Amino acid sequence: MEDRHGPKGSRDRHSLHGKVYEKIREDILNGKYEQHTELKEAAIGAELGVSRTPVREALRQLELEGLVNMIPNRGAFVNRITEKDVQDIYLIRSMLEGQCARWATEYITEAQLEDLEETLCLSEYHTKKNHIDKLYELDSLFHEQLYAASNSRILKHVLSDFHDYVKQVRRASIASDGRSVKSTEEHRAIFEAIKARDADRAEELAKEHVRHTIKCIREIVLADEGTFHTE
Amino acid sequence: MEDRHGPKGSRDRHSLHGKVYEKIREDILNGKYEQHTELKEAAIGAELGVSRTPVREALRQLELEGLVNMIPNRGAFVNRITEKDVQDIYLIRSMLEGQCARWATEYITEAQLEDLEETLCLSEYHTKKNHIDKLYELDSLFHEQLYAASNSRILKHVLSDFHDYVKQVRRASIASDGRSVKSTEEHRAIFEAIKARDADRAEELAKEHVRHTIKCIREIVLADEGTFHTE
DNA sequence: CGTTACATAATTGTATACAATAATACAAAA
DNA sequence: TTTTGTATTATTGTATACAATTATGTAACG
Repeated sequence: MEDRHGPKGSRDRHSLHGKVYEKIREDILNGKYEQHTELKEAAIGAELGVSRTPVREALRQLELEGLVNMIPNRGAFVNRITEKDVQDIYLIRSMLEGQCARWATEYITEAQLEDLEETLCLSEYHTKKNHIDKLYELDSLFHEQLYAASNSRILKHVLSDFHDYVKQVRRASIASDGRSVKSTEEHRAIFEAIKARDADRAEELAKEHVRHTIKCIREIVLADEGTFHTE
Repeated sequence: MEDRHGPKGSRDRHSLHGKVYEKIREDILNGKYEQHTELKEAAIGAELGVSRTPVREALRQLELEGLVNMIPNRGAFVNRITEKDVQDIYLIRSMLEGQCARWATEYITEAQLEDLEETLCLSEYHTKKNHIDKLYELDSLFHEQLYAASNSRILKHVLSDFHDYVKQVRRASIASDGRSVKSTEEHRAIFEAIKARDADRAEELAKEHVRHTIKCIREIVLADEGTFHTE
């Protein structure tokens, strides 16, 4: 229920195929599968109480977006988002989120501005209360709202997917000390720039926002490596 | 057979589902369908001599990439690439192709360099001969080879799709007077920068290359509007 | 002991069957 | 004529059945 604002969030949750797709996708993105885990149609169908047909449709979609590798007559295998993927995504996002903010400045409607401000207001409230889960949700929502405001289905499509793909890292980032405060402040600044119709500033702030997140993540990863991996 | 270098070019052409996917995708991207054309599973299956099952799998994939709109219990409808989509894609590409060239400079192997040079050599030959179809193929190949050299499956995925989505415009661009010569020269320049391991220059040249294509397309569109549309 | 051959089982690929939903046609009523 | 209710048809959603391919186990053979 957490991701009701995600890109595929409002997708046909009502069809069996949709449920299977969501389930497997979330499980992959949440790291519940090891890399190259085989996804057997019958097993998944049995677990979720559906036949192979909707499972196959879901697997085909996951294959298209690269989260699953399907080898003809052999099977479907999990293809997780790697560390390098995350790095690549963030670097690409630093460019695309900038462009998104620029376009949003041009196209955003009054209604969308108010929706954004409401999200922001809530974010500021939950930042004070340090409600991490809520903040993660609101961070997702803020960015999704920006994507929608860009008025570019192409950009929105790419950024929404990327946003999903790095969800684990985003969670860690928001939970890390002090980042949520900074992040919310940056969101506020981006919003103000867009509201003031300052496209250059909005773009630069959005890019900076992603860069700061990258920096935050780098530190987390380094700390983690020191803690766990000793190879 | 034209697109054997495309992103989905080497995909499971052998499975029925794969053939259906390729067929419908190409038909949509080549403009053979009107916007919002309904794609009935039974009809497509009958036409291609397959059952509804592989057709549905194909439609689900097309839905995921946004080329088809599926309304629950209603049907599947064509969602073409619009003029705005093309503009958005080119602007995004001008950033991403730059980054791609940068990464390629870092990661490209000697073998890949040689493959690129061979493509370039062929391009230069067919430019002299003015073989438009061949040049289109080689342009696709050159860019695909760059995507592969970037060593980023994330970037490659996005750029390959975008490259497909604007294929009609790319065709027109290459066919337009003088553009193929310029384009091949720009490819050569990008290649030389990468070979010289000059990432800054490679990035700038790749960005410029896309920007020049944009300019070329703008002129074509303007000419077209003057010729046909009088609204 | 390792290797190959073959039978068996497991799994995917595709087709068909059935169920659920939506579109259509047509008749009855206002 | 317009509207509404209903039967019919068409279409999608899902399950199942069958075919094709691949994995597995085992016995014969070197």
